[in-house]
Amino acid sequence: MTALVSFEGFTLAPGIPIYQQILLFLKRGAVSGVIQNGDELPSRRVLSALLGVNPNTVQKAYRMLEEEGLIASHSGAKSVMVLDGETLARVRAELLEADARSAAQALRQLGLTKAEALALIERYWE
Amino acid sequence: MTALVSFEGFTLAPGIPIYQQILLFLKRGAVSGVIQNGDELPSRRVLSALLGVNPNTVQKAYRMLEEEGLIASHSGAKSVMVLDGETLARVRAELLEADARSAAQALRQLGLTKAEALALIERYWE
DNA sequence: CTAACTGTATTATACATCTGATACGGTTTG
DNA sequence: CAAACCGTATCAGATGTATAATACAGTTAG
Repeated sequence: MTALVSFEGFTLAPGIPIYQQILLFLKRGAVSGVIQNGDELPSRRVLSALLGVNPNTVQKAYRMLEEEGLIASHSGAKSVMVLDGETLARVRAELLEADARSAAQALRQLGLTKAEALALIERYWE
Repeated sequence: MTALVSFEGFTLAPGIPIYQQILLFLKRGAVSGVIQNGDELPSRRVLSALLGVNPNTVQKAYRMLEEEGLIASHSGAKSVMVLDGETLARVRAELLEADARSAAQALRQLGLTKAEALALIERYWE
């Protein structure tokens, strides 16, 4: 209950905007249930120090999440995840479709058969 | 034999650098066999007009491919794909690993089981 | 041969991303 | 209460991406 959102296992990938990586990490955590409604987020300053990025970059990610309704911020207090059923269903559908579609398209364009693609995903699962 | 590389089916995705999309399209075409050794590429000007982007953007993609050894350019004449066995194997491994790994990671982070992930890929295959 | 096309290069501009430094007022905590 | 932390905001600068307008020399085709 009201746990602190952990960024353990988060690693920065080169070439992709950092604020987008933070967005994706939090959305995927919410969809998987690792992050729950009411969980507190690390402050902008703390997270930026943890990730080694600028506070403004974290602020941009948090701000966009707030505009999507996944975060509630009150000036002076820590921000909190807001995850009602409707929002969760929307984000889940958004992420599932995007990830599955892009994966299928990439592997098909490489000339793989469906069976070969499934076998490859299975091999890289762990 | 020495066919012209076709960009039919190529659509610009927002948020990803255009020169990277051109790189990926040509690499995937080469790996799948749709593009073959010796095939002529559309000129920088023609392709930029076809895609509705700036010639410099196409030039950047072609230049990077030449640095990787996948394209041969001779000032004044059309550029040509250079796809020996070794290069193809390298690019194939590079793309397969990147695509499969990122897909597996994304779907697993969403809390899906391996079976659910495979079923999802299958659903979005066509 | 000549015109049209090709690769290559340069300069300027615009926008998004990221960083760095700083500041202000609100909230929490000892 | 007071110090420490918080969210928020602003300004400047660096870099990467993309556009726009040219220019020049080499190759190709009629």
